[in-house]
Amino acid sequence: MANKPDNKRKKYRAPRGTSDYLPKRAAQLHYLDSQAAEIFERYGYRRIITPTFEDTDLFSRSIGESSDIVRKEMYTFNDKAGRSLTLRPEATAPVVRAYIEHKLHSEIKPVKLYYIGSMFRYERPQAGRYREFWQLGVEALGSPKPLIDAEVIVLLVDYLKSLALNDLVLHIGSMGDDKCRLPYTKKLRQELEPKAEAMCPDCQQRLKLNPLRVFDCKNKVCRAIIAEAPKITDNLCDECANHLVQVEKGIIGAGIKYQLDPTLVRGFDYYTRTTFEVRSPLLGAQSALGGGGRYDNLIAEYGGPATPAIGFALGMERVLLALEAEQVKLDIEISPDLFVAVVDNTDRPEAFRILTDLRRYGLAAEMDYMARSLRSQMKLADKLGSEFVIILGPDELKSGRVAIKNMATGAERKVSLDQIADSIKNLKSEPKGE
RNA sequence: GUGGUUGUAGCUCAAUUGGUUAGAGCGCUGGUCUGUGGCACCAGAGGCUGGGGGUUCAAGUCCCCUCAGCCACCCCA
Repeated sequence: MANKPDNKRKKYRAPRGTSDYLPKRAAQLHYLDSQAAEIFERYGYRRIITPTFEDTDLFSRSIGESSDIVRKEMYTFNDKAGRSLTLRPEATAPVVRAYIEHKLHSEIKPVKLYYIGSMFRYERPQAGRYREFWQLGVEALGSPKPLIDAEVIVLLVDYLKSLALNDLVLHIGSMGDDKCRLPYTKKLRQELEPKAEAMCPDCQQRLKLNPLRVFDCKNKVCRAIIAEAPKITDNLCDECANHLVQVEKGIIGAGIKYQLDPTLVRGFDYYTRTTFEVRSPLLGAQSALGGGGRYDNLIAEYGGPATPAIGFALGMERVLLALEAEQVKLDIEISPDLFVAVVDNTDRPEAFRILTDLRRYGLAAEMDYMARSLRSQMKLADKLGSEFVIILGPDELKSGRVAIKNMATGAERKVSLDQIADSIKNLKSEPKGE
């Protein structure tokens, strides 16, 4: 870390895996948010905001010590009092913490919450995977019934469809519960251990740490072996099997297509029963737009009252990538209603007064602050996409009547200065001729 | 964390076997049009070729290191 005696200034860049959301992209993100707010609230979910960082062990306990997120991807730091804190890698644990801390179990159940925020994982970045990324998600706490699973899944799909995304594949699976998962895991391990030597090093590791993950492997040899292995969906206890059937019925009733996926394994240890994931086939390696599942034991494990729950999280950047891949244009450009142009530089203060009145009246209005010629002001108004331009010159200011030009048609009409705002509003409500 | 690949104006890309002041289109600013936009034409601004070191008479071109993006693995949103 030798400091060079340089006279050049260091060029600062956004840290690896992070990015600036310039106005265009920020507007897209905001659109995803406002659209989500509308639909999620229609489904009865209310927004919750939790801190960006939490006690480190909140995450290590919930996500699972064996997961990569806990083992190597957390942004962990000590504060000045020596507390170990971690930038949240996901939001379910914080929401559950808040649920318990504020005794939300005393509210009407299920307690339905949604959140938006940036999450942090120290991973090697690539398209669709960043170190700081935005998630949108919901949690429904309190109901063990399969119909709430269906609601959460339908909500996820409906939201994505509302953005005009079409190329989506919904995968549904089950992780079983305490009764059936452990016996199944044992069975799977027994089945695979004799063949372990033929499998890839990753899978050998998985067999020890978390056997279910072998289903994620992309290695050909492993896949062949795994194809023969028992599937969890064939080894569920009666209750879990029935739960899964009921969830499927709910989804079918909502008219949503899905794929039953016995190999769907989700990364967090806290999942029980229903798991699901929505993928875009257009996206490459990071194809999961959103996913989630049921977590019936997590709240009790944190010392809260036994509370079944289910939720999903959705990656906003991935949604943006999918929209791009499907060539969906988010038409969210903002443009002024009118532009105030001046002929003489000396009239700019007067123009500014009029501009401010118009803005206070509720119109989106702009003027030039670069001392441009009238001609250049017109060009600027055009580029900004302004619907109307009013031109203030010596004549207009003397007579008190200004020209209002419709930029689409080129038509101009004279209006008295104190009626500009009303005139614009009237003109805007006129049907537009093509 | 592993392997691969790329890095030239704001953006998309050029630059003969290493060879003089690194170009184009789009965008930006202004003008032709001195009180009127879109089109056209003209002009201008804008680069220590991601950063550092090395080889060479000479490096955007070759070598090493580093940073960053991308592709895949791992994992996940």
